[in-house]
Amino acid sequence: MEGTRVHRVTIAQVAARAGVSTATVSRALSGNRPVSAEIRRRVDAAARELGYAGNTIASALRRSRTDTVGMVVPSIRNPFFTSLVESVEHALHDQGRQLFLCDSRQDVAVEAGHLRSLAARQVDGIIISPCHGSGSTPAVEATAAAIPLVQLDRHVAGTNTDWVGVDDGASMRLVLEHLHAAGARSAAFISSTLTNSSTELRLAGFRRHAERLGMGTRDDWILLGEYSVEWGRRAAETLIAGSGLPDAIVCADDLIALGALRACRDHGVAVPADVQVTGYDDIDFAALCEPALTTVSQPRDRIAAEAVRLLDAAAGAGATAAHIALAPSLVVRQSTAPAPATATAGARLDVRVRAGQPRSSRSDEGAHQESSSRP
Amino acid sequence: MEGTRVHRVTIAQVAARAGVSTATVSRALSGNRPVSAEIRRRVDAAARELGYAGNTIASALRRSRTDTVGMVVPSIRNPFFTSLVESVEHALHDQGRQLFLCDSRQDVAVEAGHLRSLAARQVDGIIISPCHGSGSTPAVEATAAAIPLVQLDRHVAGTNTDWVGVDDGASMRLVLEHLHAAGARSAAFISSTLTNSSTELRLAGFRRHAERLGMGTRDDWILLGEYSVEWGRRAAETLIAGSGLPDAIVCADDLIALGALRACRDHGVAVPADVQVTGYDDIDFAALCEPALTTVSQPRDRIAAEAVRLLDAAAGAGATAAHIALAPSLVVRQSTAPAPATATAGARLDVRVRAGQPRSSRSDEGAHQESSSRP
DNA sequence: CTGAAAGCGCTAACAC
DNA sequence: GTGTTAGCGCTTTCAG
Repeated sequence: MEGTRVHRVTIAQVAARAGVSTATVSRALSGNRPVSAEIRRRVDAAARELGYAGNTIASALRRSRTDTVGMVVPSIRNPFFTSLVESVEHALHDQGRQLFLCDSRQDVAVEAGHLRSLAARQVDGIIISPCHGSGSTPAVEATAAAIPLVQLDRHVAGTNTDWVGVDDGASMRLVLEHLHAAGARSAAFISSTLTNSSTELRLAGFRRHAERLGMGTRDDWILLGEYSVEWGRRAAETLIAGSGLPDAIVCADDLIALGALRACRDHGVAVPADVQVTGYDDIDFAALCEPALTTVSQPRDRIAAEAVRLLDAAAGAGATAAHIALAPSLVVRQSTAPAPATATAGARLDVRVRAGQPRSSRSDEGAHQESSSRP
Repeated sequence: MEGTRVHRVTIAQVAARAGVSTATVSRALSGNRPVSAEIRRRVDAAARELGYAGNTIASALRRSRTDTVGMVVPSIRNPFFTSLVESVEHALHDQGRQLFLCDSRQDVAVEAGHLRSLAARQVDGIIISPCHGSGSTPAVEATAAAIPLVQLDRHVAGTNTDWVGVDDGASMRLVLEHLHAAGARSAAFISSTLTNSSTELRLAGFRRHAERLGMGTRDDWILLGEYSVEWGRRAAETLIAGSGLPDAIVCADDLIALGALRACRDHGVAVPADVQVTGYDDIDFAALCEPALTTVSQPRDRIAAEAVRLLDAAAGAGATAAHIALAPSLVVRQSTAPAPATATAGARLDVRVRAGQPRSSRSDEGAHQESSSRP
């Protein structure tokens, strides 16, 4: 309609029209301080008539607060991070804040650039899933010194920032106990190279619980590549081509597991009859593939909510950081044999197993252990 | 390390340290105006020593330019929009701009709120895939009057803003000609209810080309619900339960197609032997499902690039808007029978068919028709 | 090439 | 409750 782009209307024009001062307009519109009903009416009317839209930039400069949060993820397109982004966006929206989304593309330099930009933009906080366990450290550390920052899912070595994620050790316990109950006595593990914390913790958990349950593993059954379908396929093919197949293939994320399922199908290996397969993350397609994937589900909305909460809590932070490890749960589908006890649970229905209370003093044996040093 | 959050360092402190004026510091750091080498050195050193980080907010207020763009999508989690977001983020990153990501959650009111916020934040432009063909009109229209705005993929009725997407008519031509060549003589269509432009155009294209090719359709073979796996499954079950199955099921997006594939598998209907199935969007999982899905691929990076380009072009816009319909291509996989000509193309390799030049005067018969009224 | 100074639009003291 | 005023940190005329 309006062909020409009109100059933005300012608070001063509204003030003039309403016959009050700019301060009064600010107060009336923001609702921060009391204003007489009569004046509020006049200001509202004037604002509406002029099509006043406000200028958050000016407001932000004055208040030194932008009501924005930056989020940096290794790959927007990885369905797990997509879900996390969605959850964070929703949590922020509920608070009237907006989200700067940054994709670091698994590149430490890109990531560092994003962190710098976000800091310069005066975001109120940053939520990051760092792309590398050590390479990301300098940038994360420098940024955290200036701005509230919480790490999500993964965290870098040598920093002391807030973190929220899932208890990877407990996840591995759920997975391996389930496989063991389903009859598996040996297992392989396909993951990414150990460039970040959760990848390391998942492998450590796999090793410990496999040993504890007496499930056999072999060095050449630990395959480390990257979080992708293609790697999962290649790694599983390596297993299939090797000497002897394990009873189960435990994958460090669902993409890898999907690749493994494909390799099995392509090579006539029956899942779960010949080999059981598990994933991690419970992405949407885990329920859709054939066979549907048994996988670890992370409480994404809670992770996001905690992260957002920590951002604000961090304002008055001391030296200690909060580490919040939430309880994972296991979603049992058709890629694993059902345990005897749950065998009657119905054909296509997902069976959900939740991590219980801590069973030992090892920090990652029990789930939902929140070692928060701050309220 | 640094336990306390230090007050941000300003240009004035850098100026003091370097022994120059703030104006000079600004010029040296931004590189906008020439500065003597000696002074540049001193300023750079001072900035580095103090850890100067800049304040984009202050800069933005002064320059009335934020180097940010807002993007609003109906659902972040829909893999097609996720891809679009990724492409846009990358395109913006190349320009040194950052992205506000907003999820309208298919809700016109939420969407309108996002548009208002973005406008108040003084974003340089907005890229939106409106959630409703008519319900979104007022907000889109009002926003476009104040800020460069381009619609992506879908567009609302009654506005005159820039738009970039794919030629839906051409897509349907590719799909139906392929199915026809593969022997299909009748087809059903599963889509979302007609609440937006591209949904309407896909149905119109389906109808026209089916008729042109002499492929049979029936009223109860046109099933309209929503873009989801679940709807695709239910709709396909309705078809299977009905009297007589069509030779092909054409789906308006890949999620629907995945649901349809599942329904077929669950009911013992062989794909593509009993019925051929096609999708739309070429999401990642289209290549992974069983059978892999023949689908329409949209040039997402180009769509994003054009959108970003239009945002800037729009600055000097007149009354007319650009409508850019890019050429889709068809990715042929295992959910359709190969056409005789391409039957030798190899087992698992995807075959790609690109929309050619316009073949008739109908605007959507030929693809890659760019009716841009602006350079 | 450099400095002084105005001011982007808004909010928070501070008066009244 | 309301007005006056200073100033957030930066960029940009305008002089020199």
